[in-house]
Amino acid sequence: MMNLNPKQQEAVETIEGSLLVLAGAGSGKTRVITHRIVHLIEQAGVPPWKILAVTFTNKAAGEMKSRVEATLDSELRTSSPLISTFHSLCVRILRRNVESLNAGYTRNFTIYDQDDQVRLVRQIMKELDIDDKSLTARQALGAISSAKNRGTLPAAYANQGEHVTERNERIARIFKLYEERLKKANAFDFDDLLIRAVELLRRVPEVRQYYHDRFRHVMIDEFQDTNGIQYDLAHLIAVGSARKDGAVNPAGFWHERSLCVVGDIDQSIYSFRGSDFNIILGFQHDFAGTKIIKLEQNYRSTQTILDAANKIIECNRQRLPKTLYATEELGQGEKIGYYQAYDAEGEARFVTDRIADHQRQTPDLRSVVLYRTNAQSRLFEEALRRRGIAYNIVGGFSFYDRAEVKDIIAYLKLAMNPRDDIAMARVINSPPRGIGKTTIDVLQSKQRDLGVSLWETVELAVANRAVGPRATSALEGFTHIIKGLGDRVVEAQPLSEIVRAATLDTGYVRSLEEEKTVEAEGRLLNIEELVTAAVEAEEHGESLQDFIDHAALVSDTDQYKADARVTLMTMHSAKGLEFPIVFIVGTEEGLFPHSRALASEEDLEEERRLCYVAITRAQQQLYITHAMQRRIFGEEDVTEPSRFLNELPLELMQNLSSGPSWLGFAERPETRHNREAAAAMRSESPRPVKKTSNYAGKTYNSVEGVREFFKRRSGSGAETQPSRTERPKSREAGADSAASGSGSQFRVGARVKHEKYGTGVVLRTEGAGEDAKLTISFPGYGQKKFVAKFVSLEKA
DNA sequence: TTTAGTACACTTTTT
DNA sequence: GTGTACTAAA
Repeated sequence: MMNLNPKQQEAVETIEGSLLVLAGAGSGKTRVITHRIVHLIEQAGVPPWKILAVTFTNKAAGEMKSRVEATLDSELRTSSPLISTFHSLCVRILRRNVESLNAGYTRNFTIYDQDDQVRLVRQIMKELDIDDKSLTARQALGAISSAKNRGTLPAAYANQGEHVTERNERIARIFKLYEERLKKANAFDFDDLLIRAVELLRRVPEVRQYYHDRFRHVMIDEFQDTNGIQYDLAHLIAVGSARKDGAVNPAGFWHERSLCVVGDIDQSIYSFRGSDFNIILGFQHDFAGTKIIKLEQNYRSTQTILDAANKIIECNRQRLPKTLYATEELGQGEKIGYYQAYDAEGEARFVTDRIADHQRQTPDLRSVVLYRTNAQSRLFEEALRRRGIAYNIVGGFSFYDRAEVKDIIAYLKLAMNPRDDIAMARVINSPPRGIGKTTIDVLQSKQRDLGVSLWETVELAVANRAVGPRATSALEGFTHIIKGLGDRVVEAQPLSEIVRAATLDTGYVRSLEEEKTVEAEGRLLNIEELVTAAVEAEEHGESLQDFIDHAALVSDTDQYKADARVTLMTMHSAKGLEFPIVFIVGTEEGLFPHSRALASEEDLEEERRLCYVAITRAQQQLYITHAMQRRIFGEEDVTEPSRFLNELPLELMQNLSSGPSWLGFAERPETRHNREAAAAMRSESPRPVKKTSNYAGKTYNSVEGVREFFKRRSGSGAETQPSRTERPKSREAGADSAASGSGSQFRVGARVKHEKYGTGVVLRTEGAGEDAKLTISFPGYGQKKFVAKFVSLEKA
């Protein structure tokens, strides 16, 4: 590890008082935090357990933990600093002390993840007879979550704002029941974990004092992403009082005590989740005498990449001026590769080709594909798989999201906490055991009358023979299974034993085995994997409770494998990571920036910050791509290039697109240069990177290319229509001039002028000669179709 | 009660 | 394109 620069050093050695480190991307932020922890322990003699470092993701926490462990002198490792996410910290606090809240929760509470929350809201909406398209469970949940984070109570919800709308009134009703149900189920949702922990620290002085006394040194990473409640929590621990009690700064307060927050406003990308970068802006006012250290020296990226990042972020108004400086030795670096694809498939093909290229050159160079939405991953996965390139995907469906895994976890949750209605509803009839819709309806209406948990309702129903004999015996069978699992828990059987029992005693595995389908096979494998995970957790000394908590709190980003050579993930997940090669894909208006962010300036700036985060992940080479058309919801849509492309200086980019492309390359003097450069790169391989590559020639010369060409000639349909990005194929096939019978000006990719619609780009040609059908995209008018002989077009 | 088949709604981003 | 929710038939 290289030495610390003076500013980093200062941050490491400031171990008393409040400290705000404004750390630009790649400025060695994690290094500063880890060194600071090690410094506290080794130089200042602080016992490790008095140190608390909070991060946002398990991934970041894990990374920090292992770095500290690696750096720390093993003799001093008598205890460990607590390095944890906000959520895990809260679970820890609550598991220890919920009962002193006297709010009816017990320490074996369950955590409802998003899926559980949606199920609960759906159930409530059904009960309240709220069933129309204008309010989905997800929307209601979103409204409830943000209300909870603002501290709004259900009773106050309908009255907020100017007037009571019907929608708000309905949400308020759902909200009220939702909170009641959670409490009855002895369950916390993600928001509750924070809210209740804060409430606990606020209301119970002994508990607050315990944590305040224990954690003399508190550090918070990614501080720009904290929300009000998280800040409250940190404040309660670090200061020992609630935030609104005013600034506490009695003399000597900071003796052997510190609060160090690290963040970067330009990387604030979670405001949709309630994070508020005004907190970081207000920090120095909340804590008089705060020392501020700015880290602007970037150790990660080339000058070109940093120039691009700086230029993009300068377009934002809401920020503090900051410029990243590259280190000398990394130099200017390669230009940013720009590629305009015809469609999303072409984009994926380009990226895959490039990756193959880089891998041939330098096998262990890591690359990452960054997209805005998880849905974009599919095409890249397919393209990579076709090419036989191994990849690691982060996000989307995580292991713990799989139905079978959740089912087994639900059995375990139920064994721990029979009041967990959602878990119960989930598994009461899976595998099918004869407890069908009718029975469940009866049970639920009974439950409503009784006002008890589903579990108790079932016990009563069985005792009173309230349902038919078949259903009764089925219900008895079910409760017997759960009780059996509960007994194992009480007997403190080994974790792996209990998990195994949850897969076997419940009949889950048997039922899957009987299915004898490919899907069932896959599910069985997942269940096996879950058991393996339990065995491992047991070896780490985890309890069943830990194991279940883990399943609820792991995030998708935790699947990130640092050594994977190719990684696919969202730009959000990429925060905090770095890669030699980065592809930013799908830079199209409506996708990135996302359509949901176009309405307000603030949201747009957040998208821009996301762009900044994405760019600054790159160490050596950055590629930015977009497609001219893309399927959205299965519908083909013509796209418009992202405004962010316009904000990048052209001189930093090189055009790798095959034909004329958007981005003003066509209009600017350097166009020819760029285009020639691109062409030269393909055929002559002037750059060393291309030398050993057969990508440009051979691949496109292949039989497939020729076949592709003939397919197009026969006009067999849109999906076989090669894009202009594929034109090298036809060119290599020596058939360029014959490619389109309707004349060269109507080739795909040609720019044409229409008297009414102005200048457009030919997207697609079908058929040949004067009967050819042309699909042309006109900015501002969208996609238009013409028959060649009926339209007058000029070459533009 | 279960299952198979079809309509449908859906996509930001995550602890 | 895809996963889920509802409906009709076994």
